Amino acid sequence: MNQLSSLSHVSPDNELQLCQRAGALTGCRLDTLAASVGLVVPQSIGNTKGWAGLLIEQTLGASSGSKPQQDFPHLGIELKTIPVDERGKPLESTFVCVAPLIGNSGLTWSTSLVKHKLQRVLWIPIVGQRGCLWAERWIGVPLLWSPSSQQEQQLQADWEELMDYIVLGNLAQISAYQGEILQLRPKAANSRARTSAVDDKGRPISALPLGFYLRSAFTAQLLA
DNA sequence: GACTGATCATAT
DNA sequence: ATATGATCAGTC
Repeated sequence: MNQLSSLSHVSPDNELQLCQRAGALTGCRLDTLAASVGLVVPQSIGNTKGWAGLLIEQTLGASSGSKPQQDFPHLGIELKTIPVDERGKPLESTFVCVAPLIGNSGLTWSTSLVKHKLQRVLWIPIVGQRGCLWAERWIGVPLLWSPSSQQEQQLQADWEELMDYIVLGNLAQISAYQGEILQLRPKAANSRARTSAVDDKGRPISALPLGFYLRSAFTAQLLA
């Protein structure tokens, strides 16, 4: 722990170094970690939903900010914090990326953002019961993961099914019930938000922005 | 208790 | 408005 503050902001040189730094955080309470990197722990979670993710990003030296790329572009690794209970079970689904509602001609699984983002993920479990304070949560054992061929097949099948609705302009038929491990849900400031899309005749329309999410049943399996 | 639809903050 | 970081809260 005494080395954490000296490591913050410093981007890791390689994968092993990143994993070692992540592993060194195991068991650390978020209030302790925040103090070591000079951050104040927010009282309420509701209006600071992404705080743990930003705390870990800063600690491990991720620097992509809000840019549309992996957190460690030079390592090809995406960083994801995931809230889990004390048994390691995810409390929430995991946001992957925004779903493209237009300009999808020629887009395939191979060239999709979902595949790219999930190619290599460093999962950082954040342990604590739902509703408990940030300060009381702690960091679990990190996992550097890439999808197995079976997992990738599942992801591709879901992605293709879900993208069909988008490409064919059947947005109204989309619900979070579809997709075994990958689902589409709103990803917006609120339900009035709108972005460009197309209807079933190929005409431009405005629609609620959607995002791809991993179901918690799937992330539970890969963390186990 | 699990799950879907809705929502919060910040940077560009 | 779109990208990043996600969790909330009412319903099933």
